[in-house]
Amino acid sequence: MANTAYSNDIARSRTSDLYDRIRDDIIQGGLAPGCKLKIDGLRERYGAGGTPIREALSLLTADGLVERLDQRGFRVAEVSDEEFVELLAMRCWLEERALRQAMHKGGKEWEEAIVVARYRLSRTPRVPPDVSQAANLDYERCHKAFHWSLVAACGSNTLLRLWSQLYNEANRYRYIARLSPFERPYIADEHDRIAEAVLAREADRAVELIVAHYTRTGQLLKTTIPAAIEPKPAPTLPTDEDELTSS
Amino acid sequence: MANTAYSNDIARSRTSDLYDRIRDDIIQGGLAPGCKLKIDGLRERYGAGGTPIREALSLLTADGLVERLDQRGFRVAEVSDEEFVELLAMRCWLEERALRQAMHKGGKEWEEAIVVARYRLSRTPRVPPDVSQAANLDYERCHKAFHWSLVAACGSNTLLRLWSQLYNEANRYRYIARLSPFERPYIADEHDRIAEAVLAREADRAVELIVAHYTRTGQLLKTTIPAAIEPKPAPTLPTDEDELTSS
DNA sequence: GCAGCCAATTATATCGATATTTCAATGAGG
DNA sequence: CCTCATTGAAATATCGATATAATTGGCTGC
Repeated sequence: MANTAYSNDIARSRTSDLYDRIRDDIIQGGLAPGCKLKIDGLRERYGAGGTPIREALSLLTADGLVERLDQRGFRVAEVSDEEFVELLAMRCWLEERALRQAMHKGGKEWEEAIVVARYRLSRTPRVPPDVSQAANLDYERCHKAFHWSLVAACGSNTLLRLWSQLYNEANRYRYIARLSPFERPYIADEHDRIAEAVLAREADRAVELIVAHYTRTGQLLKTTIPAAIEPKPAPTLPTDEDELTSS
Repeated sequence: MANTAYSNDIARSRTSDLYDRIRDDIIQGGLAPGCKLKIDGLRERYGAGGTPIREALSLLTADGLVERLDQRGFRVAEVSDEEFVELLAMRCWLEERALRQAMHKGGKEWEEAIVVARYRLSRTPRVPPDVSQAANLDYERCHKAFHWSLVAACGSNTLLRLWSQLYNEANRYRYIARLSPFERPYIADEHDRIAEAVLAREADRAVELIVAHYTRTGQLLKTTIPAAIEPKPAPTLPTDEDELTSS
């Protein structure tokens, strides 16, 4: 699904381009949860025809970022406290299995891929999206690539597919909570220690570390999310300028 | 995702209609694995414009039934022995968790829903798709509803979503292998015993039974699939009438 | 005053036509 | 004889226009 990794192939279709842009806008909060996605509004916003926009939105339903209501258009998927908790639990569970299998089956190339991914991550500064969106996307790419590299050798494409799905969905919550880099200053160390445990094939420790890694982020989010998602009942502005209207 | 359950709401869009029809055609083998899905061909076949077809295909990528190649159109997703094995393993694993949680959290309504689903399943005859497609779809609906009812109370929508995804994908293999009802004559008994174990809250036994249930189908498939998917390297006809061509 | 219906408006969904890209066959050059 | 560029044909991707459905606001009748 979400083909985050590839980027520089020539001749990308409008649809794929829109898919990426809209996805990023949803994840980063440019399009708020629950927001109605009017086709005309999007056409103006992204400068494209209705067909590729619809197609991109259809693809995004697969990632759980967009909801499609028959004859009633599209809207940005809602977020909720409970869903995040579920997501987190599910991810920990999948991760454990994937990681153990990868450590069991992984060979030299796997190890080396981890080393590379970890190096790249360490060399890519973490930049808040409102400072530089491009730089932030760079970091995100490296971050996902690193975590992916750990489980890549698990031997089951099916498992990896689900893993990736949940990664993306959980990722969105990070942005919604607007976690700044300062709230996790030692995150690079955590990554390093995880990588070391994995490379040393210390399965129990690796699992423990990575679950703690996820959970710690989760704790931060749980305290931050309510503030970010509750304001909905009380509409901020009397004018409906928070929906994506065309004129 | 795959909204199998609903069917008789008024005012369905062309896209949703096509989604269902194409999905059924892929699952039931009317559109062979790997088959190129030319838009013009589909337009003629289903009598619809290109836009809703594209949209339906985009939605189907979420179910893993269709593959989208940028600038190169759509094709029916391939099937493989390995993928099926992965799928099966993954499903057993998810099922165990879902089932245990459901048995832990489920209340009276959950139990009663199982009883109803089981009754409906027992009253719906299993009909091969080539005898009556409609009757077969009825059975499929009941079958999924029954299995769904067992895990429905697991408390995690995320888990249920993944469960449903994998159910649909695995389902496809049943059709590919063309398992006839005769090869599993006692399947109704299996369902009954599973339901009983679940309702009696005997977790270990329930898990054992349902995993055996899945695995037994899997065994049958593994012996049948190779015959069904191998013929590809040797094209049956010199004319390319096996692809979906327009003229 | 309020429920329910109708018309005008808005937005969605769909079509047919066109621009772009890929694919396949052909021919020139090494 | 094989490799690589070229060109014509086929298919994809996209646009603008239109049909169709949902929604809003006002109006009538109780």
